[in-house]
Amino acid sequence: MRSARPRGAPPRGEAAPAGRRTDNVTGGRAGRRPVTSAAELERHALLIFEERGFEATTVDDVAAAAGIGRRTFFRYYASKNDVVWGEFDAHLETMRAALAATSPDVPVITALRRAILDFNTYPVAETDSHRRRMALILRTPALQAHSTLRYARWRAVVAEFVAARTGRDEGALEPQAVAWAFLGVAVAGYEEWLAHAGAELIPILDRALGLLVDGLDRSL
Amino acid sequence: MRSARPRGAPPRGEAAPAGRRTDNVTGGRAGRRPVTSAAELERHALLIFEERGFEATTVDDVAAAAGIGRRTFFRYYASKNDVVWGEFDAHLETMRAALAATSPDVPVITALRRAILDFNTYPVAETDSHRRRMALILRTPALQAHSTLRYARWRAVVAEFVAARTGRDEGALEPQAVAWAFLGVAVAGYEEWLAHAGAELIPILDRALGLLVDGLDRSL
DNA sequence: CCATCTGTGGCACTCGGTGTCATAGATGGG
DNA sequence: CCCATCTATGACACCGAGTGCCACAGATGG
Repeated sequence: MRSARPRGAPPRGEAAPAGRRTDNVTGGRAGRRPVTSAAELERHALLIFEERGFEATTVDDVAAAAGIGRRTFFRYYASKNDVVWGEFDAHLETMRAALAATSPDVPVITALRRAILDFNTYPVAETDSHRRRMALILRTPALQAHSTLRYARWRAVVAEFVAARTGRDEGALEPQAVAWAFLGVAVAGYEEWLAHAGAELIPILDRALGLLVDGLDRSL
Repeated sequence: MRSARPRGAPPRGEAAPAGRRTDNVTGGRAGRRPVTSAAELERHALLIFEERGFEATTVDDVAAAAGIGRRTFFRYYASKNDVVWGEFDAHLETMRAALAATSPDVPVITALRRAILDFNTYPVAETDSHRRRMALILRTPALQAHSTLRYARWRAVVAEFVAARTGRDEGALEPQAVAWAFLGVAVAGYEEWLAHAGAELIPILDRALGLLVDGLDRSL
């Protein structure tokens, strides 16, 4: 089932109140105010994606549900794929900062292990939505593929830290290999989490990271 | 610069000789003979991709260069992305078989290390083309993304072996984590290889795999 | 009232990918 | 030699993601 509405049909917003001269919503900035927000758009999108499936949902559908035009959708998100990633980039900056602020006394591997667990620690209230979001990403081929590009930024953060701490170039084999390896076991941890209904993410992730830290040979 | 030719314009083949009744090219099978081959198509495609860039090349361009119709292109390859992977799947089956045939005396990690090095050992005559192919894959965002789906099959082979050897389920955390980790360091190895002009792949890969095998802590 | 600024969305276009169908070209058999 | 049959080709029409362009909406301060 596809959107019946043709490309340029009339969308309809929730008719937000828009009295003249400042609803003091604007920060004093000139220009028309955005009709929606990235977060609001994401909310609508995730609902439809879960309901109909990612592939079966068109950008038209999402835009219509959010009451905006298709063209406008692409001003909030560069692609349909990008909608599902939420605050990832901002969140990643937090991890970068945390790593940078780590005491040099803490071993590299330990620091990474902690940082990664922190990065993946969400308020309990968000557990369910986090789980649903990750299920979408990890089980939709198009999103799996796209995720590589997001993961690359994550790996860059890890590699940067390893490079700084071991006096190597960020592009060198060791930092990159470590970043790849940590990414890998973390994703494997996520898959394990998703495969088991009531499971807790953090212990699983810790176990996955432990496989690396303790050495694969000793873990098998 | 894009292909100027509209969707359905006339392509032109090399006018292959086609005498009636068997050029004994056919294996006795009925039906029209294919006008080209996947390998031939790949050859044309890689040339254009390297010349103009992957993104800037349209499927029309490739089809035209190969003297076939656009529609026919998609009968040889399911997508533009798939063209660059050559014999990957067949090659992967070789690795699966090699792993399956490994003596139980060889430790899991050692067996994997050997299998992965074998998998990535190419005849010297192909070194250059292999390098160019991998550069294309690892440096083109669209192909980076798509590669995830190929790597998934690779990981499945590794995980299957680990699972069989350690008596675990293939989907369990350990086999999946090991597969992910090995994939990661291997890709890091490839990136290192590509970053250094005259470098040899196998020693670099071996070094990358060694980081995992010896334990990351001891390697930093 | 107006100049200015930002956001919106309609439109047309490109390109990857797919379903359908007529046709080309090979086969073996009568 | 013609024909039934089989496979491959390619034209065509269509869908959906993504983009450039541009007129217009709606907020601002002067």
